[in-house]
Amino acid sequence: MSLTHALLGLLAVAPASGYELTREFEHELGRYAWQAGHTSIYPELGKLAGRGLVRVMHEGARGAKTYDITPQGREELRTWLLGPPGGGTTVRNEQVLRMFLISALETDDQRRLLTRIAENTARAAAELREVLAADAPPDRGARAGFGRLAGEFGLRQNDAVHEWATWALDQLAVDAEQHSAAAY
Amino acid sequence: MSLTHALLGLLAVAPASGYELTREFEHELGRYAWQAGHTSIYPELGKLAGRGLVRVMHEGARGAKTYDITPQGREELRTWLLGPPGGGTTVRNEQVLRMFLISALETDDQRRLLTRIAENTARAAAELREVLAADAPPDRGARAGFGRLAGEFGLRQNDAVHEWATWALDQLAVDAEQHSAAAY
DNA sequence: GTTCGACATGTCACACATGACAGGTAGGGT
DNA sequence: ACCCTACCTGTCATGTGTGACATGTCGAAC
Repeated sequence: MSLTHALLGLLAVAPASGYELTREFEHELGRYAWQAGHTSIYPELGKLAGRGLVRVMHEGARGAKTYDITPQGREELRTWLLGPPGGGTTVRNEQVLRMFLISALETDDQRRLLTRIAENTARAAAELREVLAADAPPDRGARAGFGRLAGEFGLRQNDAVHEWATWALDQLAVDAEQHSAAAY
Repeated sequence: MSLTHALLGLLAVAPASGYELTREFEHELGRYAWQAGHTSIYPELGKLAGRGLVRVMHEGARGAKTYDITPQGREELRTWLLGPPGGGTTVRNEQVLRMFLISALETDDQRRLLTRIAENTARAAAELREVLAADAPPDRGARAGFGRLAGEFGLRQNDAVHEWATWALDQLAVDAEQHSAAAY
């Protein structure tokens, strides 16, 4: 399961509590790569501890448990990351699905939806550019490096979708032209 | 559920059998947007028929049932596509997860994985460029328009990831330089 | 005439994810 | 003293997705 490796990956960078891990999934990680709520994270941490891939490093205030990756956990993570990408590579993205289904709409609706997508991606890209420009940012914990990698990915991702939407809008315009020309 | 709308979207473009729909998910649709196997598609078609969103248009050889979208189905699809993108927008992509976790690896492994990603995306992009260049392609059924939209998306997607991987490799090189400079 | 691959549909046990529910603590403001 | 917010962990019913299994047809090659 991928959640297993997502958690191992986060813990490999720095120890964290279940709560902190849950927060990580609310940012770029959950937005572009893999979603998870605390209701799957807590039980999964328990299972990982049972398998000896992580361990409870410290129990703090408010019942907080800080988890740490073990050498076996690191090994498992490395194997998975460097292993064959072949396997049952899960892909599931509702936004992208919407984009693919655009051709099922009438032309007006297509234009409307594509315009919205173009605007949203432009805004998201601008925001990311701002965050990234504030270089060596106010350090979102020990995961600053992680955040930068993710931010740069998100930026390119949004730019790519923006360009795609713009291209699709152009196509619509071209088609409309040809249509009215054919009316002669 | 998104599978519901994926099926409605496909049927909105042209009627198809469960088997044909299953095949659609093996191409760009399943690769970039939403995965599904026949074991979820067949039951879902049954449910959709029960809700009156699709209907069996024709029963052919080998027990094949051709499904067609109904007006209610079209309406449901439109509502979903144009509706608020807010809801529980599912995101789940194992490949992207791997990329986000790269910082959990040692430098050598990072370089190895990034290089592989750069190569893979370059190859995928080249293949797509070839397919798209053969314009008005040998018509993958009535879904040619669908395929083009998806192909252009895939192309930009792969280019974006390629650029990201290249950037990340550059960063690694820069870091290594600074490190050796600091050794003085 | 048989074998093989593509066509075509389906069930079921099991694993996984989500949302609703539940309970409790520490710190800061008023 | 009280309240509110953020912190922090957990369970459970319900819905969804996956892989293994099961079944049968049609056409083409051998």
